[in-house]
Amino acid sequence: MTEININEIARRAGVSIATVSRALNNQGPIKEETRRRILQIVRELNYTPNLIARSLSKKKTDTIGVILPELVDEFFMDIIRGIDKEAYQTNHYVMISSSHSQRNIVKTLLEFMSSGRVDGVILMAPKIRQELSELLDKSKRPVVLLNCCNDKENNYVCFNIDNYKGAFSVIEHLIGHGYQRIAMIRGPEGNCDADERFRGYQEALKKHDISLDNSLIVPGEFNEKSGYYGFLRLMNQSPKPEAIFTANDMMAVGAYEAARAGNINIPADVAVVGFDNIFLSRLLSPRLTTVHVPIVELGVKAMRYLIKMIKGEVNSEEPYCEKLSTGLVIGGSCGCTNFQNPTFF
Amino acid sequence: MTEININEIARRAGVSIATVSRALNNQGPIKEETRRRILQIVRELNYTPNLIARSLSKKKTDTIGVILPELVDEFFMDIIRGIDKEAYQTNHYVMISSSHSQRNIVKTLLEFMSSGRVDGVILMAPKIRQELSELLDKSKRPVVLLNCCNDKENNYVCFNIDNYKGAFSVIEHLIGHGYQRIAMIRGPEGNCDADERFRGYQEALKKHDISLDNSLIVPGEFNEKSGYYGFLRLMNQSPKPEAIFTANDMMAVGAYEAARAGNINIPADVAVVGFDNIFLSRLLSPRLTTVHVPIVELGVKAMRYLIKMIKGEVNSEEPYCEKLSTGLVIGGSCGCTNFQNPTFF
DNA sequence: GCAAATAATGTAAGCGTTTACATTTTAATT
DNA sequence: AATTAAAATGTAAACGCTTACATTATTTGC
Repeated sequence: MTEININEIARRAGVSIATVSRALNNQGPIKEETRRRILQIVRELNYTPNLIARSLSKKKTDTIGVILPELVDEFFMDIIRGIDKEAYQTNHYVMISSSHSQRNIVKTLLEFMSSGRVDGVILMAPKIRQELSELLDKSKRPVVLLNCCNDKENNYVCFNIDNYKGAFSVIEHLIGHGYQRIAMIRGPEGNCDADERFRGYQEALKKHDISLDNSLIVPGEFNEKSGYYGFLRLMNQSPKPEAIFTANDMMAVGAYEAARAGNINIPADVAVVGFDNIFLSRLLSPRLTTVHVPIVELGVKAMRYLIKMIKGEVNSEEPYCEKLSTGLVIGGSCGCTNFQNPTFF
Repeated sequence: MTEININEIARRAGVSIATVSRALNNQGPIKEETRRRILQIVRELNYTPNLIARSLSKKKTDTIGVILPELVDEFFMDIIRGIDKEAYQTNHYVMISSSHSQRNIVKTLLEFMSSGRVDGVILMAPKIRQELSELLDKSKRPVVLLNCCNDKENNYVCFNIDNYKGAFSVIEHLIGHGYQRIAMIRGPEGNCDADERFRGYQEALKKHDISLDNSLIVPGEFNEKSGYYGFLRLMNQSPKPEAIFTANDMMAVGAYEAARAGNINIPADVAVVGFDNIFLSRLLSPRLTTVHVPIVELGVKAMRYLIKMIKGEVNSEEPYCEKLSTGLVIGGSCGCTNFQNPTFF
């Protein structure tokens, strides 16, 4: 059985392919009766227009490419969910890819961009900085950047989490508790999320006239292990910190483990706060005080804006930057007592 | 600046487009010198062939569609990661979509299938049963099913987790501990994973001559809440169960919460085991004994087989079913004492 | 009942490739 | 040097749609 196409439909309906196309796309003048007859045949034969051919003809694929550094964690799943959500509502397809080794991001991106397979790209590439501008500048299709606090970020379209303010506010919260010796376990140097969170930490202390103490700042890698060892290191020095800000929740988890192992009580002996509001942060005991980041929303907004760019509703050449605001999630780990427990209780 | 295409390259190189095509695809006879000259121009102009046009011509998109019920959790992220991994290595694109409300899966699937946008589909649809066969039978492109223990599953190509054996073995492990009153908090009725896990539970008990006690079987929904209330319900009856098998780890988390709230000690008062080996299961205290399911591998294998189908290396019409085997992960929640702690310690 | 306006349909080019086949160029053989 | 085989290149159709423009059918106003 040979694949059925628009010619076949036209033949059977006794009309030209132009008329079939009009019936299918429901646009252009067409007699109601003809339309019905054609659609009837379409239904009978279970025909679907070939979208590749349509794309070629229209020079529009209704597909957007998504390039993420990794495909792991709730975090990236949430981004994808946001994008998919918006895509679904606007009838778009989503092509997804991890950039695997960072080198290949270049190749992947360029292919995506130039091959005509997608109308636009949502790109998250926390590490590539120099190459990025180069790629972006020669790109023919619109690109929306995610969480890219590049020096030149203002030259592009970019949606960020407001890491700075989030960190600032959670530190202020700690200060509100009366803590003075507030430590931080940092994220990876050069990672922009990490840098911004650190900056928020610094500025909050500065604002409240607490001088920065380098012994209270230890490096980390955004994973449990760093949290574990960072916590140990901080708690083994004296004077000990009164509170610890881990640059993400995963490190807070490690800190909890270390605390449990060392019989250290959170928050009695030391307060701990995180960042990200990952699912399991609310399962820790005591529930972790952390900063909620609207990841799904980030995906939605990026997608929404990209579509506008594609449609020409906004000027793709014009830089646009939006920082989505975070929210403080109060648990017991900071010393608060009447925090909200998980919702289903 | 007008988009540059193969004609332009041909013009500049002073050859025909056929020759350019040959140079680009590196196939067919072509003089080395000509090839180099053409590729040089290609590089200079930063030209990439239009893949849509290529797809139309070749009737092959090198894209596969992935339809998942939801885009949430490590679970689905892991599937996607597996698929992406394999796709990357075989130079394929991945188009992803959640089926959102179950109704729409039909539409989405059909579009994907018939529109020529993808060469094949990986589909996970735990609920649709009747409609499925219908869709699959009329589908023109190969489909690989994921975790679909349809009655008629043997008529299709399908990759599963071996839920039955996994459940069977974890129950046997509990029996090995000497427990006799082993309860289960089930997953949703009709969900095939849930059904199979339940079957494993039943059969393991039967094998060891432990009669089924309906008061020890409570329904659940694969979420924390069910685990919480299921646990309460089981522990409030008498005689209490000695061990509880929650059909997934999420419910075990709920059970832990309930235990903590009710001051019930795991495993002293009651043993708990789960299923899935989700990330946070190893963070519970005591670490949860659970069943590891090779999700990433599931994605990889499904993808690998689908590609074979597309290439015609295997007969797509021929049913093929593979069950990936699970592994027991021993924590302290079952009563074991010398289990392995998280790796980074 | 006729011209003009409008609606419905058809024709054919174009989207950017690949590829079977035809033609021309080059190399090999005698 | 002529003949033949092989290699390189070119031509044009095909892939399945959309759409500008041309044509034909229908309606409208008088």
